[in-house]
Amino acid sequence: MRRTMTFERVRGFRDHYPEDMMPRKKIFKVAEESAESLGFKKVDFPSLEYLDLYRLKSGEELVGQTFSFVDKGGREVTMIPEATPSVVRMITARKDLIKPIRWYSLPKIFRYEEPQAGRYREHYQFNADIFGADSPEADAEIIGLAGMILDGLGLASRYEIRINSRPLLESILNSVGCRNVPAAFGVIDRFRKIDREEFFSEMSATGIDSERTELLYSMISQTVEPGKIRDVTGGFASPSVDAEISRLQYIGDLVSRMILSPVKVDLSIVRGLAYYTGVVFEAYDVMGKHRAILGGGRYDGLAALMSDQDIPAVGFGMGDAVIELLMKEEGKWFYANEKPSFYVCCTRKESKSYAFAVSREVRSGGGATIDDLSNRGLSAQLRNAAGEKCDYAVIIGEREEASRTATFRNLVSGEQKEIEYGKIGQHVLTLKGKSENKA
RNA sequence: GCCGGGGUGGGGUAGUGGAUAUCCUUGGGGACUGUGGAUCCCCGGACCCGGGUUCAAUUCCCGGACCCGGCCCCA
Repeated sequence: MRRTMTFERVRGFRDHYPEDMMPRKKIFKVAEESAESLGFKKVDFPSLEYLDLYRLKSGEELVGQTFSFVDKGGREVTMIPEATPSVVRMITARKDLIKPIRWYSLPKIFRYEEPQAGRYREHYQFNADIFGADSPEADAEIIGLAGMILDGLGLASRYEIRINSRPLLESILNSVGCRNVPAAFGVIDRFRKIDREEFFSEMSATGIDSERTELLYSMISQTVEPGKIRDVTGGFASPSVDAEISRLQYIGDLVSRMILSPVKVDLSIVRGLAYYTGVVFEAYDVMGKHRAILGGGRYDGLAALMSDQDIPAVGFGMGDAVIELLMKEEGKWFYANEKPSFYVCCTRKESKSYAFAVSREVRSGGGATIDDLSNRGLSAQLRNAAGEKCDYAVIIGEREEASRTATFRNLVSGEQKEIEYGKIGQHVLTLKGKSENKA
Protein backbone atom coordinates (compact mmCIF):
# COMPACT_ATOMS: atom_id res chain seq x y z
CA MET A 1 0.00 0.00 0.00
CA ARG A 2 1.49 3.23 -1.14
CA ARG A 3 0.69 6.42 0.60
CA THR A 4 0.93 9.49 -1.54
CA MET A 5 0.27 13.06 -0.74
CA THR A 6 -1.11 15.12 -3.54
CA PHE A 7 -1.32 18.85 -3.50
CA GLU A 8 -3.84 20.78 -5.48
CA ARG A 9 -3.34 24.17 -6.91
CA VAL A 10 -5.20 27.00 -5.31
CA ARG A 11 -8.43 27.68 -7.13
CA GLY A 12 -8.12 30.07 -10.03
CA PHE A 13 -4.33 29.92 -10.15
CA ARG A 14 -2.33 28.36 -12.95
CA ASP A 15 0.85 26.40 -13.44
CA HIS A 16 2.78 27.16 -16.57
CA TYR A 17 4.65 24.21 -18.05
CA PRO A 18 7.40 24.86 -20.59
CA GLU A 19 5.27 24.15 -23.65
CA ASP A 20 2.92 26.93 -22.56
CA MET A 21 5.45 29.17 -20.90
CA MET A 22 7.51 29.50 -24.06
CA PRO A 23 4.78 31.07 -26.18
CA ARG A 24 3.69 33.11 -23.18
CA LYS A 25 7.21 34.42 -22.90
CA LYS A 26 7.00 35.41 -26.52
CA ILE A 27 3.99 37.59 -25.78
CA PHE A 28 5.92 39.40 -23.10
CA LYS A 29 8.95 39.72 -25.30
CA VAL A 30 7.02 41.27 -28.15
CA ALA A 31 5.22 43.60 -25.74
CA GLU A 32 8.41 44.73 -24.06
CA GLU A 33 10.29 45.21 -27.30
CA SER A 34 7.43 47.13 -28.83
CA ALA A 35 7.25 49.41 -25.82
CA GLU A 36 10.97 49.97 -25.79
CA SER A 37 10.94 50.78 -29.48
CA LEU A 38 8.72 53.72 -28.56
CA GLY A 39 11.02 54.78 -25.75
CA PHE A 40 9.12 53.24 -22.86
CA LYS A 41 11.14 52.19 -19.80
CA LYS A 42 10.32 49.24 -17.61
CA VAL A 43 9.43 49.66 -13.96
CA ASP A 44 8.41 47.24 -11.25
CA PHE A 45 6.69 47.52 -7.88
CA PRO A 46 5.56 45.27 -5.03
CA SER A 47 2.92 42.58 -5.36
CA LEU A 48 1.53 43.77 -2.06
CA GLU A 49 0.14 47.25 -1.44
CA TYR A 50 -1.91 48.92 1.23
CA LEU A 51 -5.56 48.29 0.64
CA ASP A 52 -6.21 52.02 0.95
CA LEU A 53 -4.48 52.57 -2.36
CA TYR A 54 -7.50 51.00 -4.03
CA ARG A 55 -10.16 52.31 -1.67
CA LEU A 56 -9.44 55.83 -2.83
CA LYS A 57 -10.02 55.04 -6.41
CA SER A 58 -12.61 52.39 -6.58
CA GLY A 59 -14.40 52.19 -3.28
CA GLU A 60 -15.40 49.09 -1.40
CA GLU A 61 -16.71 47.33 -4.47
CA LEU A 62 -13.33 46.50 -5.90
CA VAL A 63 -11.96 45.96 -2.44
CA GLY A 64 -14.36 43.07 -2.02
CA GLN A 65 -12.75 41.39 -5.01
CA THR A 66 -9.17 41.50 -3.83
CA PHE A 67 -6.90 39.11 -2.01
CA SER A 68 -6.65 41.23 1.11
CA PHE A 69 -5.53 40.47 4.62
CA VAL A 70 -4.13 42.02 7.74
CA ASP A 71 -0.44 41.28 8.06
CA LYS A 72 1.39 40.46 11.28
CA GLY A 73 2.07 44.12 11.84
CA GLY A 74 -1.62 44.94 11.65
CA ARG A 75 -1.39 46.48 8.18
CA GLU A 76 -4.33 46.10 5.89
CA VAL A 77 -2.72 44.94 2.66
CA THR A 78 -3.74 43.38 -0.61
CA MET A 79 -2.25 41.45 -3.47
CA ILE A 80 -2.28 44.05 -6.24
CA PRO A 81 -5.44 43.82 -8.38
CA GLU A 82 -4.03 46.17 -11.02
CA ALA A 83 -0.89 48.05 -11.84
CA THR A 84 -2.02 51.61 -12.32
CA PRO A 85 -2.31 52.77 -8.69
CA SER A 86 1.17 51.47 -7.91
CA VAL A 87 2.63 53.21 -10.93
CA VAL A 88 0.87 56.45 -10.08
CA ARG A 89 2.17 56.13 -6.52
CA MET A 90 5.68 55.81 -7.92
CA ILE A 91 5.22 58.77 -10.24
CA THR A 92 3.83 61.07 -7.61
CA ALA A 93 6.56 60.10 -5.15
CA ARG A 94 9.21 61.48 -7.48
CA LYS A 95 8.87 65.10 -8.46
CA ASP A 96 12.13 65.19 -10.36
CA LEU A 97 11.04 63.03 -13.25
CA ILE A 98 11.03 64.70 -16.63
CA LYS A 99 7.70 64.54 -18.36
CA PRO A 100 6.28 63.10 -20.41
CA ILE A 101 7.10 59.81 -18.81
CA ARG A 102 6.69 56.55 -20.70
CA TRP A 103 6.68 53.54 -18.43
CA TYR A 104 5.69 49.93 -18.81
CA SER A 105 5.53 47.05 -16.39
CA LEU A 106 4.71 43.36 -16.36
CA PRO A 107 3.36 42.40 -12.96
CA LYS A 108 1.27 39.48 -11.88
CA ILE A 109 -2.01 40.79 -10.61
CA PHE A 110 -4.66 39.19 -8.46
CA ARG A 111 -8.41 39.25 -8.20
CA TYR A 112 -10.69 37.26 -6.01
CA GLU A 113 -13.37 36.34 -8.52
CA GLU A 114 -14.91 33.23 -9.93
CA PRO A 115 -12.65 31.85 -12.66
CA GLN A 116 -14.12 31.83 -16.16
CA ALA A 117 -12.90 31.62 -19.71
CA GLY A 118 -9.99 34.03 -20.01
CA ARG A 119 -10.16 34.98 -16.35
CA TYR A 120 -8.14 33.68 -13.49
CA ARG A 121 -7.39 34.84 -9.99
CA GLU A 122 -3.84 35.56 -10.96
CA HIS A 123 -2.47 36.61 -14.29
CA TYR A 124 0.31 38.50 -15.93
CA GLN A 125 -0.61 41.92 -17.14
CA PHE A 126 1.44 44.06 -19.42
CA ASN A 127 0.87 47.76 -18.67
CA ALA A 128 2.03 50.87 -20.41
CA ASP A 129 1.31 54.46 -19.49
CA ILE A 130 2.29 57.95 -20.49
CA PHE A 131 2.28 60.57 -17.75
CA GLY A 132 2.41 64.30 -18.16
CA ALA A 133 1.02 64.61 -21.67
CA ASP A 134 -2.63 65.38 -22.27
CA SER A 135 -2.32 65.57 -26.03
CA PRO A 136 -4.20 63.40 -28.49
CA GLU A 137 -0.80 62.31 -29.76
CA ALA A 138 -0.16 60.69 -26.40
CA ASP A 139 -3.52 58.93 -26.65
CA ALA A 140 -2.60 57.73 -30.11
CA GLU A 141 0.80 56.49 -29.04
CA ILE A 142 -0.68 54.36 -26.26
CA ILE A 143 -3.36 52.90 -28.49
CA GLY A 144 -0.80 52.43 -31.24
CA LEU A 145 1.49 50.53 -28.91
CA ALA A 146 -1.35 48.20 -28.03
CA GLY A 147 -1.90 47.51 -31.71
CA MET A 148 1.80 47.12 -32.43
CA ILE A 149 2.01 44.36 -29.86
CA LEU A 150 -0.87 42.46 -31.41
CA ASP A 151 0.66 42.97 -34.84
CA GLY A 152 3.98 41.72 -33.54
CA LEU A 153 2.29 38.55 -32.37
CA GLY A 154 1.06 37.84 -35.86
CA LEU A 155 -2.51 38.85 -35.11
CA ALA A 156 -2.79 41.64 -37.66
CA SER A 157 -6.32 41.64 -39.13
CA ARG A 158 -7.40 39.18 -36.47
CA TYR A 159 -8.20 41.97 -34.05
CA GLU A 160 -9.69 45.40 -34.15
CA ILE A 161 -9.31 48.32 -31.83
CA ARG A 162 -12.44 50.09 -30.75
CA ILE A 163 -12.11 53.56 -29.40
CA ASN A 164 -14.50 55.93 -27.75
CA SER A 165 -14.40 59.15 -25.80
CA ARG A 166 -15.96 59.57 -22.42
CA PRO A 167 -16.33 63.33 -22.74
CA LEU A 168 -17.98 62.79 -26.10
CA LEU A 169 -20.44 60.38 -24.62
CA GLU A 170 -20.99 62.68 -21.70
CA SER A 171 -21.66 65.64 -23.99
CA ILE A 172 -24.13 63.61 -25.91
CA LEU A 173 -25.91 62.49 -22.79
CA ASN A 174 -26.04 66.03 -21.45
CA SER A 175 -27.44 67.28 -24.70
CA VAL A 176 -30.39 64.93 -24.39
CA GLY A 177 -31.26 65.87 -20.85
CA CYS A 178 -29.60 63.01 -19.02
CA ARG A 179 -29.69 63.74 -15.29
CA ASN A 180 -27.43 60.90 -14.21
CA VAL A 181 -24.47 60.44 -16.51
CA PRO A 182 -22.69 57.77 -14.44
CA ALA A 183 -25.84 55.67 -14.38
CA ALA A 184 -26.28 56.09 -18.12
CA PHE A 185 -22.64 55.05 -18.63
CA GLY A 186 -23.38 51.93 -16.67
CA VAL A 187 -26.35 51.10 -18.84
CA ILE A 188 -24.40 51.72 -22.04
CA ASP A 189 -21.56 49.58 -20.76
CA ARG A 190 -23.93 46.68 -20.29
CA PHE A 191 -26.06 47.24 -23.32
CA ARG A 192 -24.89 44.17 -25.17
CA LYS A 193 -25.93 42.05 -22.21
CA ILE A 194 -29.37 43.45 -21.57
CA ASP A 195 -32.40 43.45 -23.79
CA ARG A 196 -33.93 46.40 -25.53
CA GLU A 197 -36.72 46.95 -23.05
CA GLU A 198 -34.34 47.00 -20.15
CA PHE A 199 -32.16 49.49 -21.95
CA PHE A 200 -35.08 51.78 -22.56
CA SER A 201 -36.46 51.61 -19.07
CA GLU A 202 -33.08 52.22 -17.46
CA MET A 203 -32.32 55.10 -19.78
CA SER A 204 -35.65 56.63 -19.08
CA ALA A 205 -34.74 56.51 -15.39
CA THR A 206 -31.83 58.82 -16.13
CA GLY A 207 -34.15 61.37 -17.69
CA ILE A 208 -33.84 60.60 -21.39
CA ASP A 209 -37.05 60.38 -23.41
CA SER A 210 -37.76 57.38 -25.54
CA GLU A 211 -37.22 59.16 -28.82
CA ARG A 212 -33.69 60.14 -27.79
CA THR A 213 -33.09 56.74 -26.33
CA GLU A 214 -33.96 55.29 -29.70
CA LEU A 215 -31.26 57.45 -31.27
CA LEU A 216 -28.78 56.50 -28.57
CA TYR A 217 -29.54 52.86 -28.99
CA SER A 218 -28.90 52.98 -32.68
CA MET A 219 -25.76 55.04 -32.18
CA ILE A 220 -24.08 52.65 -29.78
CA SER A 221 -25.16 49.58 -31.70
CA GLN A 222 -22.74 50.14 -34.53
CA THR A 223 -19.02 50.47 -34.90
CA VAL A 224 -17.86 52.91 -37.56
CA GLU A 225 -14.74 54.24 -39.18
CA PRO A 226 -13.45 57.27 -37.29
CA GLY A 227 -14.12 59.39 -40.36
CA LYS A 228 -17.78 58.50 -40.21
CA ILE A 229 -18.56 59.20 -36.58
CA ARG A 230 -20.83 62.04 -37.49
CA ASP A 231 -23.02 59.67 -39.47
CA VAL A 232 -24.14 58.07 -36.22
CA THR A 233 -23.97 61.08 -33.92
CA GLY A 234 -25.83 63.38 -36.26
CA GLY A 235 -28.75 63.69 -33.92
CA PHE A 236 -26.64 64.98 -31.07
CA ALA A 237 -24.78 67.95 -32.53
CA SER A 238 -23.36 70.59 -30.21
CA PRO A 239 -20.05 72.48 -30.02
CA SER A 240 -18.64 70.29 -27.28
CA VAL A 241 -19.73 67.14 -29.07
CA ASP A 242 -18.10 68.43 -32.20
CA ALA A 243 -14.76 69.13 -30.50
CA GLU A 244 -14.65 65.67 -28.99
CA ILE A 245 -15.45 64.06 -32.30
CA SER A 246 -12.60 65.91 -33.96
CA ARG A 247 -10.17 64.79 -31.30
CA LEU A 248 -11.30 61.19 -31.62
CA GLN A 249 -10.95 61.31 -35.39
CA TYR A 250 -7.47 62.74 -35.09
CA ILE A 251 -6.47 60.00 -32.67
CA GLY A 252 -7.93 57.40 -34.99
CA ASP A 253 -5.93 58.77 -37.88
CA LEU A 254 -2.65 58.75 -35.97
CA VAL A 255 -3.20 55.23 -34.66
CA SER A 256 -3.91 53.97 -38.15
CA ARG A 257 -0.41 55.14 -39.14
CA MET A 258 1.11 52.92 -36.48
CA ILE A 259 -0.72 49.64 -36.82
CA LEU A 260 -1.94 47.14 -39.36
CA SER A 261 -5.48 46.51 -38.17
CA PRO A 262 -8.59 48.67 -38.27
CA VAL A 263 -9.40 51.28 -35.68
CA LYS A 264 -13.13 51.68 -35.23
CA VAL A 265 -15.22 53.97 -33.14
CA ASP A 266 -17.55 52.10 -30.84
CA LEU A 267 -19.63 54.44 -28.74
CA SER A 268 -20.61 51.66 -26.38
CA ILE A 269 -17.07 51.28 -25.02
CA VAL A 270 -17.17 52.75 -21.55
CA ARG A 271 -14.70 50.69 -19.51
CA GLY A 272 -16.75 50.17 -16.40
CA LEU A 273 -17.23 53.03 -14.04
CA ALA A 274 -13.55 53.47 -13.36
CA TYR A 275 -11.46 56.59 -13.43
CA TYR A 276 -11.31 57.32 -17.13
CA THR A 277 -11.70 60.91 -18.24
CA GLY A 278 -10.95 60.91 -21.95
CA VAL A 279 -10.41 58.43 -24.70
CA VAL A 280 -11.18 54.81 -23.83
CA PHE A 281 -10.40 51.81 -25.98
CA GLU A 282 -10.41 48.04 -26.16
CA ALA A 283 -9.09 45.47 -28.59
CA TYR A 284 -11.27 42.55 -29.64
CA ASP A 285 -10.81 39.50 -31.80
CA VAL A 286 -12.55 40.08 -35.10
CA MET A 287 -14.86 37.14 -34.54
CA GLY A 288 -16.13 38.79 -31.40
CA LYS A 289 -15.82 35.52 -29.60
CA HIS A 290 -13.86 36.61 -26.57
CA ARG A 291 -13.93 39.35 -24.04
CA ALA A 292 -11.59 42.29 -24.62
CA ILE A 293 -7.97 41.35 -25.27
CA LEU A 294 -6.77 44.59 -23.74
CA GLY A 295 -8.16 47.91 -22.70
CA GLY A 296 -7.27 51.31 -21.43
CA GLY A 297 -7.81 55.00 -21.69
CA ARG A 298 -7.06 58.43 -20.37
CA TYR A 299 -7.24 59.05 -16.63
CA ASP A 300 -6.26 62.62 -15.94
CA GLY A 301 -7.69 62.81 -12.46
CA LEU A 302 -6.06 59.91 -10.70
CA ALA A 303 -2.78 61.52 -9.69
CA ALA A 304 -4.62 64.45 -8.15
CA LEU A 305 -6.81 62.01 -6.27
CA MET A 306 -3.75 60.28 -4.84
CA SER A 307 -1.44 63.23 -4.28
CA ASP A 308 -1.08 66.98 -4.48
CA GLN A 309 -0.02 66.73 -8.09
CA ASP A 310 -2.14 66.99 -11.17
CA ILE A 311 -0.67 64.73 -13.82
CA PRO A 312 -2.52 63.78 -16.96
CA ALA A 313 -2.13 60.13 -17.87
CA VAL A 314 -3.14 57.62 -20.49
CA GLY A 315 -2.42 53.91 -20.50
CA PHE A 316 -3.61 50.40 -21.04
CA GLY A 317 -3.33 46.91 -19.65
CA MET A 318 -3.23 43.58 -21.42
CA GLY A 319 -3.63 40.32 -19.57
CA ASP A 320 -2.09 37.08 -20.79
CA ALA A 321 -5.28 35.03 -20.60
CA VAL A 322 -7.52 36.24 -23.40
CA ILE A 323 -4.68 36.63 -25.84
CA GLU A 324 -3.67 33.05 -25.10
CA LEU A 325 -7.12 31.85 -26.12
CA LEU A 326 -6.95 33.87 -29.29
CA MET A 327 -3.44 32.78 -30.23
CA LYS A 328 -4.38 29.15 -29.74
CA GLU A 329 -7.30 29.60 -32.10
CA GLU A 330 -5.13 31.35 -34.62
CA GLY A 331 -2.47 28.66 -34.50
CA LYS A 332 0.06 31.09 -33.07
CA TRP A 333 0.56 29.34 -29.77
CA PHE A 334 3.97 27.86 -30.43
CA TYR A 335 7.54 28.83 -29.96
CA ALA A 336 10.44 28.75 -32.36
CA ASN A 337 14.00 29.19 -31.26
CA GLU A 338 15.70 32.12 -32.86
CA LYS A 339 19.05 30.42 -32.64
CA PRO A 340 19.73 26.78 -33.48
CA SER A 341 19.93 24.36 -30.57
CA PHE A 342 22.54 21.67 -30.04
CA TYR A 343 23.00 18.44 -28.19
CA VAL A 344 26.58 17.57 -27.48
CA CYS A 345 26.97 13.79 -27.53
CA CYS A 346 30.00 12.17 -26.00
CA THR A 347 30.76 8.55 -26.71
CA ARG A 348 33.12 7.91 -23.85
CA LYS A 349 33.84 9.22 -20.41
CA GLU A 350 37.49 10.01 -21.22
CA SER A 351 36.44 12.65 -23.73
CA LYS A 352 34.05 14.56 -21.48
CA SER A 353 36.54 17.34 -20.79
CA TYR A 354 36.99 17.88 -24.47
CA ALA A 355 33.24 17.70 -24.99
CA PHE A 356 32.63 20.40 -22.39
CA ALA A 357 35.19 22.61 -24.07
CA VAL A 358 33.42 22.06 -27.38
CA SER A 359 30.11 22.94 -25.74
CA ARG A 360 31.46 26.26 -24.65
CA GLU A 361 32.55 27.04 -28.20
CA VAL A 362 29.16 26.06 -29.58
CA ARG A 363 27.35 28.15 -26.99
CA SER A 364 29.38 31.21 -27.91
CA GLY A 365 27.57 31.44 -31.21
CA GLY A 366 24.49 29.31 -30.88
CA GLY A 367 21.38 28.86 -28.85
CA ALA A 368 20.72 26.25 -26.20
CA THR A 369 23.59 23.78 -26.10
CA ILE A 370 22.82 20.69 -24.10
CA ASP A 371 25.52 18.51 -22.62
CA ASP A 372 24.71 14.84 -22.45
CA LEU A 373 24.17 13.73 -18.89
CA SER A 374 23.17 10.15 -19.55
CA ASN A 375 26.54 8.69 -20.51
CA ARG A 376 24.70 6.09 -22.52
CA GLY A 377 25.38 4.80 -25.98
CA LEU A 378 25.50 7.18 -28.90
CA SER A 379 22.18 6.05 -30.30
CA ALA A 380 20.51 6.72 -26.99
CA GLN A 381 22.08 10.16 -26.88
CA LEU A 382 20.88 10.93 -30.37
CA ARG A 383 17.43 9.83 -29.32
CA ASN A 384 17.61 12.26 -26.45
CA ALA A 385 18.73 14.98 -28.84
CA ALA A 386 15.69 14.32 -30.97
CA GLY A 387 13.51 14.29 -27.90
CA GLU A 388 14.83 17.70 -26.94
CA LYS A 389 13.94 18.88 -30.43
CA CYS A 390 17.49 20.02 -31.00
CA ASP A 391 18.49 21.17 -34.45
CA TYR A 392 21.95 19.64 -34.36
CA ALA A 393 23.89 16.96 -32.57
CA VAL A 394 27.54 17.58 -31.95
CA ILE A 395 29.31 14.26 -31.66
CA ILE A 396 32.48 13.97 -29.63
CA GLY A 397 34.45 10.75 -29.29
CA GLU A 398 37.89 9.31 -29.45
CA ARG A 399 38.33 10.24 -33.10
CA GLU A 400 37.25 13.88 -32.69
CA GLU A 401 39.34 14.40 -29.62
CA ALA A 402 42.41 12.97 -31.35
CA SER A 403 41.96 15.23 -34.35
CA ARG A 404 40.74 18.26 -32.36
CA THR A 405 37.46 18.41 -34.27
CA ALA A 406 33.73 18.08 -33.66
CA THR A 407 31.20 16.28 -35.82
CA PHE A 408 28.07 18.36 -36.49
CA ARG A 409 25.03 16.37 -37.46
CA ASN A 410 21.95 18.06 -38.77
CA LEU A 411 19.16 16.21 -37.04
CA VAL A 412 16.64 17.06 -39.71
CA SER A 413 18.56 16.24 -42.87
CA GLY A 414 21.09 13.81 -41.42
CA GLU A 415 23.98 15.69 -43.01
CA GLN A 416 27.25 15.57 -41.13
CA LYS A 417 30.29 17.78 -41.15
CA GLU A 418 33.54 17.70 -39.26
CA ILE A 419 34.63 21.09 -37.96
CA GLU A 420 37.98 22.04 -36.53
CA TYR A 421 37.88 23.04 -32.90
CA GLY A 422 39.05 26.57 -33.57
CA LYS A 423 36.34 27.16 -36.13
CA ILE A 424 33.38 25.90 -34.15
CA GLY A 425 32.12 29.31 -33.02
CA GLN A 426 32.27 30.64 -36.52
CA HIS A 427 30.61 27.55 -37.98
CA VAL A 428 27.76 27.75 -35.50
CA LEU A 429 27.01 31.29 -36.61
CA THR A 430 26.34 30.03 -40.13
CA LEU A 431 23.80 27.46 -39.00
CA LYS A 432 20.09 27.98 -38.87
CA GLY A 433 17.55 26.48 -36.52
CA LYS A 434 14.45 24.87 -37.85
CA SER A 435 11.53 27.19 -37.56
CA GLU A 436 8.73 24.77 -36.87
CA ASN A 437 8.66 23.37 -33.34
CA LYS A 438 5.30 22.71 -31.85
CA ALA A 439 4.02 23.96 -28.54
C1' G B 1 -21.26 35.03 -3.53
C1' C B 2 -24.82 32.53 -7.10
C1' C B 3 -26.28 29.04 -11.37
C1' G B 4 -25.32 24.84 -14.86
C1' G B 5 -22.09 20.88 -16.33
C1' G B 6 -17.86 17.49 -15.27
C1' G B 7 -14.38 13.75 -12.90
C1' U B 8 -10.97 6.30 -13.92
C1' G B 9 -2.72 6.23 -14.20
C1' G B 10 1.03 12.27 -16.63
C1' G B 11 -2.44 12.49 -21.31
C1' G B 12 -6.59 9.87 -23.87
C1' U B 13 -9.96 5.90 -22.75
C1' A B 14 -13.01 0.80 -21.56
C1' G B 15 -15.92 -1.02 -17.75
C1' U B 16 -18.43 -2.56 -13.27
C1' G B 17 -22.99 -2.97 -6.70
C1' G B 18 -18.37 -8.05 -5.68
C1' A B 19 -12.74 -11.23 -8.17
C1' U B 20 -5.44 -9.29 -10.10
C1' A B 21 -10.01 -2.35 -13.17
C1' U B 22 -9.30 -2.47 -19.96
C1' C B 23 -6.59 -0.59 -23.95
C1' C B 24 -3.47 3.22 -26.18
C1' U B 25 0.05 6.77 -25.17
C1' U B 26 3.63 8.87 -22.06
C1' G B 27 7.49 7.92 -18.35
C1' G B 28 11.68 4.78 -16.22
C1' G B 29 15.22 0.59 -17.02
C1' G B 30 17.63 -2.86 -20.37
C1' A B 31 19.24 -5.12 -25.22
C1' C B 32 21.07 -3.20 -30.07
C1' U B 33 28.21 -1.95 -27.41
C1' G B 34 30.16 5.53 -32.79
C1' U B 35 24.84 7.46 -35.75
C1' G B 36 18.54 8.77 -33.69
C1' G B 37 12.01 9.29 -32.30
C1' A B 38 12.44 1.87 -34.71
C1' U B 39 12.02 -3.14 -32.60
C1' C B 40 12.09 -6.44 -28.47
C1' C B 41 12.02 -7.32 -23.08
C1' C B 42 11.04 -5.52 -18.10
C1' C B 43 8.97 -1.89 -14.72
C1' G B 44 6.10 2.21 -12.53
C1' G B 45 1.46 4.70 -12.51
C1' A B 46 -5.69 5.77 -11.66
C1' C B 47 -11.45 5.06 -9.84
C1' C B 48 -11.26 13.59 -6.49
C1' C B 49 -12.16 13.77 -0.96
C1' G B 50 -15.56 12.80 3.09
C1' G B 51 -20.06 10.84 4.80
C1' G B 52 -24.50 7.71 3.82
C1' U B 53 -27.21 3.25 1.77
C1' U B 54 -25.43 -1.96 1.41
C1' C B 55 -22.95 -8.13 3.39
C1' A B 56 -20.05 -5.32 -0.34
C1' A B 57 -19.40 1.44 -3.37
C1' U B 58 -14.88 3.24 -8.34
C1' U B 59 -20.22 2.31 -9.52
C1' C B 60 -26.15 4.53 -6.08
C1' C B 61 -27.32 9.06 -2.71
C1' C B 62 -25.64 13.60 -0.10
C1' G B 63 -21.90 17.19 0.99
C1' G B 64 -17.13 19.50 0.04
C1' A B 65 -12.93 20.86 -2.72
C1' C B 66 -11.36 21.09 -7.72
C1' C B 67 -12.04 21.71 -13.21
C1' C B 68 -15.12 23.76 -17.39
C1' G B 69 -18.76 27.40 -18.69
C1' G B 70 -22.10 31.41 -17.22
C1' C B 71 -24.09 35.48 -13.75
C1' C B 72 -22.20 39.56 -10.79
C1' C B 73 -17.96 42.46 -11.87
C1' C B 74 -14.40 43.94 -14.89
C1' A B 75 -8.47 46.19 -13.10
